[in-house]
Amino acid sequence: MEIYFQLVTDAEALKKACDELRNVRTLGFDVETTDLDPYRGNLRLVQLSDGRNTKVVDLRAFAGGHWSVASGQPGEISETAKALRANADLEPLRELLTNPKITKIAHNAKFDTKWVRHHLGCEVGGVYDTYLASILIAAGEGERRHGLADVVQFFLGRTLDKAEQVSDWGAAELSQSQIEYAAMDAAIMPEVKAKLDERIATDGLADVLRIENECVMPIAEMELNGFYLDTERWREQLEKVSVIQRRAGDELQHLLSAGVAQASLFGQTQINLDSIEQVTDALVNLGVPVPNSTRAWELQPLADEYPVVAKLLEYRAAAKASQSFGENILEFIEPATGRIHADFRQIGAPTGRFACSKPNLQQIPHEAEYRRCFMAPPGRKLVIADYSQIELRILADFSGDQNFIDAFVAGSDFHAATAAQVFGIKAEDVSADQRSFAKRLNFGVVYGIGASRFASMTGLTQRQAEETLRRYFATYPKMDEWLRNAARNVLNERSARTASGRMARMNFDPNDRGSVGAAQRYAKNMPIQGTSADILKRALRLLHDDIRDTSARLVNIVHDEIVVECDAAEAGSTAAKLESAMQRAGSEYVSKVPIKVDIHTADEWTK
DNA sequence: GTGAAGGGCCAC
DNA sequence: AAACGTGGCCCTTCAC
Repeated sequence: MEIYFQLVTDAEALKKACDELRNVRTLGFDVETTDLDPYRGNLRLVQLSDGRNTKVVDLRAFAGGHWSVASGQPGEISETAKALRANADLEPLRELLTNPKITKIAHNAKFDTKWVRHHLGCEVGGVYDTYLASILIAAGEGERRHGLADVVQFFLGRTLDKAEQVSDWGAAELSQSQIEYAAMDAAIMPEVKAKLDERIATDGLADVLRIENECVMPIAEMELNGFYLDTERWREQLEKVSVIQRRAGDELQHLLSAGVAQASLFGQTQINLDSIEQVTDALVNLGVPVPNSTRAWELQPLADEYPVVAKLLEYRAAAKASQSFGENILEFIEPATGRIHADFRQIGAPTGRFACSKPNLQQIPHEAEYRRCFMAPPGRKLVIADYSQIELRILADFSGDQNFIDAFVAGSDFHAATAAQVFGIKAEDVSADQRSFAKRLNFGVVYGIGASRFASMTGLTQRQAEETLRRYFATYPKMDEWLRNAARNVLNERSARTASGRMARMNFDPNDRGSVGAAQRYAKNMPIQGTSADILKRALRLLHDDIRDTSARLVNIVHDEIVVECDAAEAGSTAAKLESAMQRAGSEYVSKVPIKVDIHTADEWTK
């Protein structure tokens, strides 16, 4: 495919090039960089294309000689980025990129927008992400990949050569082949978008795609912002846990060695305490009736009778803490900022939930000892907000069950209110057990819990569990009906949807009861979990628009929680903006039940 | 050495 | 004994 492209290396040509593209509504957009990390490398090329006319801007020519190859320098902004941000000659380019009326089509736009935000100093307005669109269309089905070459192959039937992607983008002179490759990646985007849009329309995914596209910039900024972690505090906590792990490990070693073969008593054979096989063997030799697995919930009942089991559980907890939440997390602190810049995958699950890695900031233990290490730097505050029982409110809204809705309106203690309804008593007469049953049912019901699982988690007999479930669903008949409908409809439709239209396709074998059951539980859960994700993403965009030009910065999200850092003096106004954004987003999808946002301001990421 | 699978466990 | 949904990370084990 022949394309026309122009390499832009001076201010005059840039102004002219941007003028040519200014009246176009959609532009293919791509960047080439010397690194994957915007804090470590340089932004070399920005490519914009209307499909026929492609401009390749060489930013090395605009850096005023500040093209440092050094990376990882302390200090947030590299000399090269500083020079580019300060260069007024780049204003026409920034205007094009910022203009929300001109849609920028990029593949995995989070990457490109991060580089533009950090190195050119502006946000990208009007994002269309072909990567996210492709994932929405696939809807979790199959093993399809979503790289640009894969998407081009699948939707256009053409082969895209990505060989130059990993070439040297820092070189003084770029090769013709590199520039052609760069131009092609931008030039092809309008065509890819056109094909994707056809499927988006027929699959009814336009609304959810808009939510996703509008969420890209907030997430890009969040990753650039990073979350501040107090290294000293983290190390102190790690030291405490390590001491416990060592002591428990020594004691466990001693207890277990009583069960190994005679020879090892003299041979000082060490049991690998992290080896399930070795530990299980030793426990069996000690006469412990080891269940099929050695998971904590299986071993717990044996802990009273067998001190070695109690010690194993103690060791496991400390090992998990020091291994998963230890020194390794400190290695993710970026030297340039002193902060943790985790990787958030915007559609991490087919339900629409985010996934987070390197490190996963969504699985930091809830205990204050860990959370309090994540904090606001001096002069700053954290504003922490989460949706209260958002999934249950969504279920109440979807089903329209009046009793369930009333429980939300009734009082401050939702679980006590449901217990009162289920057991037909006054709220003040609800026993601790009854409240506990109601609470566990409230949580379990959105996952499609069954009687046997409920029995085992509560200690009720199978019969009692069945009776309690029956009472629960009799109290909330329309909720029962909604869940049954979800389970029935999936058999024909083989997909489920959220309030925004987000879709999850399902493959199951109708002759395999296990796979049908799994699909039916998923069909109950996905619309609820996924609508919660829709709402959070919508809130992130509203928040993004409301805190622009303030000191507030998004620093973390955990499914139904948003953490914002801001100047101490702006904590009050930031909290108001955050709460309002979350409320409005919730109200867009939930109307029959009030949306409740719990919000507070603190120095540390704690309750 | 590397990578996948399995078991286990952290979050919501 | 996991038929309660979604993830990621750590360790061991085992194959290549």
